Amino acid sequence: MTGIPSPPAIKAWARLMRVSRQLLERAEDALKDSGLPPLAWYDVLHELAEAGEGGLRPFQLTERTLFAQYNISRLLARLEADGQVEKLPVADDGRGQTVRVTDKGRETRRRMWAVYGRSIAELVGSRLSNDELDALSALLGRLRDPPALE
Amino acid sequence: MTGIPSPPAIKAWARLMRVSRQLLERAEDALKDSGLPPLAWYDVLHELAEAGEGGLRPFQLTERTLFAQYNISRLLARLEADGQVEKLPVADDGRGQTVRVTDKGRETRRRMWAVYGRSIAELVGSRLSNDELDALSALLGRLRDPPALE
DNA sequence: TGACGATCGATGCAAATGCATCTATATAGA
DNA sequence: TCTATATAGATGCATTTGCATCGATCGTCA
Repeated sequence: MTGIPSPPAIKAWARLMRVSRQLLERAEDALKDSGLPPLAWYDVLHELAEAGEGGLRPFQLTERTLFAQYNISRLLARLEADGQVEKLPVADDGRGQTVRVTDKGRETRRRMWAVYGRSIAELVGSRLSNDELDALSALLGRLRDPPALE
Repeated sequence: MTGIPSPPAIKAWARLMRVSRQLLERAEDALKDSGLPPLAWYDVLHELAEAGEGGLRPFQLTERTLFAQYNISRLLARLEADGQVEKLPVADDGRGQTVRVTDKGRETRRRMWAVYGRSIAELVGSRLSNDELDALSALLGRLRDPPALE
């Protein structure tokens, strides 16, 4: 019987939505002001950089980034057109392809991080102590699906 | 010297962005599955309902909802076309207008809340205690601009 | 092997968003 | 009062998102 949310639940929800939107917008603005691509590019380049030489399949990016499949498809097309990633056929699955970040893509990610990291530091790092940040992470982790263990 | 974010800051940021996106998507999906309009409609109808008979000026909605000005302009056009709100000329400012929710709009909001509220209850209310929800709200409040006092 | 449902990724079309700019009115200052 | 600047809200155009669906390949099971 969780039909009607409690006042604390409503308040937490409202703040979560509002604060996350506001911070996201600021981080995007900072990138724009520096003439850099949007955060979505960073997310993909980051995942691909972590994946290393092996690269990732588009459907793996879909899982990891929470972008819709058609969104990843088009985002990759844009990234490829811009030389940030390359697509390789994959041997054992004729439907698929492997996406790998290029040197240019790595460089883009590096330059984005210089700005994005600063935003994170300013927007959250400077406002809460490390203990508070950990507490926040833990609470948010419990809202995930599936919930984080920790 | 807040140039480089600390690991706890990065983790909190990542969770905040990821969790909020995931929860938002679920709430949107629930509305869609019930054949109801998107959350943006709810946000506007909610603000207008709270404002009462006096209604609100579009620029006030822009401030309260965090939607961009052009977005509010078009959202109101859609809402008006659908009979959810009405626009009235405002006496002392020839540029502006006052927007008021209609009965139909109030009814739409009510039906949306039945679904939206249930999502909130399930997605956050059932996962954290009230004390934890309050703690979460307080931490998020400190990330706002300007930070919440409490 | 052959048929069939599932999965991978792309895409046509409609709707929404972002950006720049426009018109109209209001306000401040010479 | 006349002019310059600021503010309210709308809109043309390009980009992005959402939705449905498609073509192609894979895996399974008879």
